Amino acid sequence: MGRAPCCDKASVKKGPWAPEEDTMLKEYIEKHGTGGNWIALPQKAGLKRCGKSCRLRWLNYLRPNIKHGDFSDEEDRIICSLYVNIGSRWSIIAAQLPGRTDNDIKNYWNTKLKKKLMGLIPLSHQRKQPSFPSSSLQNPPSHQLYGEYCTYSPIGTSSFTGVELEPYTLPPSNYASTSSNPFYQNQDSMTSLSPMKYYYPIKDNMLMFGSEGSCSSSDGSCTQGMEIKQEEIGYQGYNNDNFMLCYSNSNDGEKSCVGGCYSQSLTPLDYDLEDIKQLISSTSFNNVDENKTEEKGFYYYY
DNA sequence: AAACCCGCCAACCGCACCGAG
DNA sequence: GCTCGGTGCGGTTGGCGGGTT
Repeated sequence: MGRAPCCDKASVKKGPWAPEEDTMLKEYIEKHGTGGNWIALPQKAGLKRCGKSCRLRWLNYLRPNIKHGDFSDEEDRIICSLYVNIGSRWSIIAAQLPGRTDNDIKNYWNTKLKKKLMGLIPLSHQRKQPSFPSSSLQNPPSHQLYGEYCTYSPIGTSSFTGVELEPYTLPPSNYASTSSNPFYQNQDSMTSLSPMKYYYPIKDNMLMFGSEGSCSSSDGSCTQGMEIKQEEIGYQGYNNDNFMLCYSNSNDGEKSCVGGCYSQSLTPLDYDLEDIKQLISSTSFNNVDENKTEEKGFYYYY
């Protein structure tokens, strides 16, 4: 037996909100607050709306200090950084961006930012030495744990069915104790990395990262293993302990990867936001010519 | 000018979580 | 410990408007 609906769908209005409805809702909440009961609110406010609909309207549109419109480069970086770390936890990401709603960010990601990032993927799949962000790193590029360079295979043009990542190597023994990089805060997860190659299978046009069916978290959010569509290959994704974001340098097309550890004992939210910003801002993330990168992405994928 | 296409975004839907009883 | 109702969240849908053919 399914759940009872939250409201009588036959008697509530659906679709776009009229200005009068907005006014009624806003005035009621400003006067009485939500009362902690959204289900009862529409009746009290004289609205023929579902309580959930009222809540959504308030949170996403009527609430004070809501920011709409263009996202700044800084906001882009924060979104990308957090997405790399925690996936599509939009409410958490929104919490880091004052005035932005989860719905806004989700829409922005799905319609614009994802495509922008897709455009960062290089035309060539030649292996190159990576260019490493330096400001937030205290180790040279030879330190393979932090950033691996990745190899791609053109999709659908050969029998190759996976993406090869370079083997992880253990960090220098003195590294963790001296690093301020948030990605290195959990030493245990680093040293447990096995020095082996990872071949991620392509299945149903999806690259599979982590063990298949590794969705073991209680909320089903699957943050430690994710599927990545081929067209989103710029995200090299997670294995069980690591994630990797690859991008190309907008100036010379050189590819770089940013990666790190992701452990159960250290949630992404433990990362200092400033550190995350610093990491992303040290990449060539910004200053992307969207028109050019779109073109590149198109050429590469089709 | 009309038809069609496509991107954007507000809103909906269903599921999971959580707390009260 | 279980049930139930309310809430929050993420995925998806569908209407609208602008651009293109």
